[in-house]
Amino acid sequence: MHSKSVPIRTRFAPSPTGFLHIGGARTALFCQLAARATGGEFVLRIEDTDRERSTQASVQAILDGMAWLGLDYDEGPYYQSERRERYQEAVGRLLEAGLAYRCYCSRERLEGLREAAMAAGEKPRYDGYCRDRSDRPEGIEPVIRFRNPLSGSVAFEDRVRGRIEVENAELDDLVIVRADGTPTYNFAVVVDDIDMRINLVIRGDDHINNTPRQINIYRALGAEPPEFAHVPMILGDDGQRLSKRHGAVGVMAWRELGYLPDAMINYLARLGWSYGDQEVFSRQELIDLFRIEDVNRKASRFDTEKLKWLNQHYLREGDRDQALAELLWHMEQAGFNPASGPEPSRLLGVQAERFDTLTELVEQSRSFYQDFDDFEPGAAKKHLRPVAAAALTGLAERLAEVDEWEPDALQRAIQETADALGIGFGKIGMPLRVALTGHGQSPAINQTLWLVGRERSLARIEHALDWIAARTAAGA
RNA sequence: GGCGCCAUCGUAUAAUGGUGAAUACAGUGGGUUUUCGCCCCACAAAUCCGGGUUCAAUUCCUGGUGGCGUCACCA
Repeated sequence: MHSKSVPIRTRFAPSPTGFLHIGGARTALFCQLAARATGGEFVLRIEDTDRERSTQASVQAILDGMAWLGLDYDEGPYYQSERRERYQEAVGRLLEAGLAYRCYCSRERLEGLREAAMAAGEKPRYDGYCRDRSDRPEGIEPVIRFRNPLSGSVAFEDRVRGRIEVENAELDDLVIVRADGTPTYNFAVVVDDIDMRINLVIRGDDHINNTPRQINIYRALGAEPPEFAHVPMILGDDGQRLSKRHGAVGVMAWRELGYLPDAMINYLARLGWSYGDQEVFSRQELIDLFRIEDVNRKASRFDTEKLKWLNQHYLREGDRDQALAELLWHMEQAGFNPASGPEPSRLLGVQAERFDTLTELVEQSRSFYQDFDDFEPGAAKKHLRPVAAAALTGLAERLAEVDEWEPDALQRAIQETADALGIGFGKIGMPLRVALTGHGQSPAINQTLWLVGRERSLARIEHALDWIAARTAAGA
């Protein structure tokens, strides 16, 4: 157990321009774990200052994704769009103190500047044209820029990267308020994190380069910067940045693919973070063992194979209620009526070890809930042959007498039938399997019988016998 | 291009200034089995390259290479 004296307050601050991304989910998880480990709080804040791109649907998608994963927060969600006065107040202070200034440069001029710099092989940056300007041109809505220090450097101790230092000369005067009066990201985060008393900022390492300028803004605002921890990115299995091209990048897409929230959380936690060689962690263990400084510095690849393995583990040994709830959801998606077949918990008990995902499990359980019309050709040809007719007939008679339709009794019935006929278990098992499910793969045959149920089993055996008879008659 | 970050089996992670460099997933080969699967056993697989410090470097330093990130009135 790692105890930290100061409770940590973290925040997850997604911008609502899409669904909850896998990388974002992991960042949120790390934030939650870091906070909970110290008895601190995990805050959710929606960064919707860009009104052009933010949508309510995205906000909902992010909330849904977090809810599904069980990433509950202690405060929020706060919306930046509802905090305009706070930003205005802060800008006012900066303006008054001469730490920010209005810039009337046209986009054209800035564009020209950028091109010229690029052409000269230099870093494109604002040249400070309006930095010391005192007049106020009419008819132009100015943006407000932060007056970044010209000399010296900014350094900070990143909790996962170690010391990072950048020269102020590398930083230019960034825009903190747009012409329309809305704050830009780098300004809004700082104001928010100060107001929300965030003392550990955990975010993707694509923000490392923003940190020095944000620290300058903290100081300009007279606030002590928080601690920072930049976690590495999650790449696709090809080592490239995750994008739609990689298929499922949204968390909820993985639900549809049949994965469990706990498996996803475990996988994500273990991607970039480790505790010795341990692979499986309960939520509580995660909270107890997680330390942000144990997070790796290297970008990692998303490995579906390992997720599958964990998913099966949780399907079999994880939280029963969660697995059942997801199973029901998938059955509904697949159009099954749970009442028309075995109890879902029985299904799960028998099928969990046979599949990695719930989608496969459900798809392969169809015959327990719905009747089928045709046998899978290959399986029928191979196993529903005339020689199987005697076995099936004998079995039907024996099964009709079974008092309790449960695995052990069914197993005995099959064994006795095989013994009576003097044939091996295999000779009777496969024809029965095909008769019951229409194809050649299913749980252990007594379990299959159990799941299909008495009525259906007997009817299907009859049906198979008819099929064999027809085949024989056709001279096959 | 400037700046910044990163570098151990295919993947994710361990470990250590001295080891046979470990574990898991995936892979391969067997075994068990009434199908698939589960399970069991075994095998294969890595310290990016160069220089330095050192008795000893995968580990510390430095150069290179490669990868990634970032250079907006996006976040």
